[in-house]
Amino acid sequence: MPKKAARPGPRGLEPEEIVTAAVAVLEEAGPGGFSVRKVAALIGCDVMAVLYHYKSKEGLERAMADALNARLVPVDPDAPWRSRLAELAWQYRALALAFPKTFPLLLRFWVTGPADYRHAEMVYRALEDAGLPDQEVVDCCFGWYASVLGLAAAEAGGLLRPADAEMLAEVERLPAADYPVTVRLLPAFRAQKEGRSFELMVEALLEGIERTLISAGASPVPGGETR
Amino acid sequence: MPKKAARPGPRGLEPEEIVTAAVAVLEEAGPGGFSVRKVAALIGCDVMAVLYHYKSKEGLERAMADALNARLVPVDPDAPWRSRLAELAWQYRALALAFPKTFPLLLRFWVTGPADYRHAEMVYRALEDAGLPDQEVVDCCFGWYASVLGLAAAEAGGLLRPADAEMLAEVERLPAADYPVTVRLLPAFRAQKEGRSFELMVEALLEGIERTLISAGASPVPGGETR
DNA sequence: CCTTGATTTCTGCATTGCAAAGATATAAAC
DNA sequence: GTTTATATCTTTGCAATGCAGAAATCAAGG
Repeated sequence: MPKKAARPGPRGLEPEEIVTAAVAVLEEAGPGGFSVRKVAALIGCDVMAVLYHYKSKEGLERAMADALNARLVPVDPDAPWRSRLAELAWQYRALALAFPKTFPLLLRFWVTGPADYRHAEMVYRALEDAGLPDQEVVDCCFGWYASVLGLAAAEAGGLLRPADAEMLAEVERLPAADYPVTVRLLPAFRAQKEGRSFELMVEALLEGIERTLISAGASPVPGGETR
Repeated sequence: MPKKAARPGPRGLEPEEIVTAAVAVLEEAGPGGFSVRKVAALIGCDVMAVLYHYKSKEGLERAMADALNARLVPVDPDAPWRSRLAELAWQYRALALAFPKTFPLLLRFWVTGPADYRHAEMVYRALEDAGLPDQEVVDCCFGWYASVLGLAAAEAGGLLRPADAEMLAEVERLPAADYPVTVRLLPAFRAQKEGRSFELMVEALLEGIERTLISAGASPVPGGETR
């Protein structure tokens, strides 16, 4: 006779509650320690209940990724295109810092779900307002996405944060003969400021996009640069 | 009585041979299907033999990442700084295309091992030759790495490749009212060319780095731009 | 010959993703 | 009100996994 601890049957288990718990588990246990069983344990249901809603572990992870970029708020379409793109980039960074372990999922499951199409549309619009010809708009958009996600993922991994003591010690141990520049830059490593790397690259990216397009002979739409 | 198929004891199992096999397994089975057991099976040894050399699965993966960027060839230090950086970037892209499943490991285990420091040194030198002040050299280097790795990882994941039929169909199904720009860009999606996105972004990045530095009032070293 | 250390194997265990089938509740059909 | 269908949840079970512990084998030095 089977025991009936918590009897089966519908009891109003919200799918949204599952992904919330899943994100919590992933953030706590890291990608290695993440398992569907732990998610189920956290919300107090059976494993197969969560596997019922999202077909597989990968399905759940996909939903988690969707949940992440659903948090992005649309940008003001009347702002200048550069500020629009910059704000989107900083939103990704904020996401990466808030959910460091979950963020890499965005890299794995890219264009999926309508949420992501909405944001791609914003990028297309911005690049169009910048005056890029159609072909370059799509090429540039994909590349921009990849770069920004890469930057944000690096922040999530702590790789853009100011050098910690361990890394400084490692650099100090490098033979100055083989790594002259690296060793000489040591003071600069110590003086690194939070977020400066990200800021600098986003600026460079936008500046580069603008210059590259101008050198290509294209002309921006009227008022596109200042609007 | 235990069976003795292949008797224990040293028999000259090269650690390098293990990582080679590991990369082969990862490329064949993907990140989900990758396991130490399969690696051991491929080279015909016991599981614990490979776990002996690299403490854990993660240790093995770290070694695999090292093996990957050990394939990068140093760039000519006399070339102009922009071509140096560009060539490094394209080398990463080539790596990503050759080992799509293994490449993401480079994102997880970043600055580790002397191989990576050697390449960081090259980037520092290039940015220095470009005339960047010390502080911006280190900030920029990290950001540049993150962007390029992000771009290359995107190539590895097939996200920068020309849109395939499935994605095109998906875009066609989008309501034109909500996604006007996306839908109008459909012809441009079809006309995407292999590697164009990567090329465009690397150009933009370099151009942006140069312009950002100039606007900051710094002056490049004599001949730094053309050498 | 004996010891020491490096290398490989054997065995076992806890954990994992997931398939198959049963149990339960809700809603619609009659 | 009863039946039927369907969505939701649990039970059970299995193959695969990462890894610890101990034993077996080999090479070299004393």
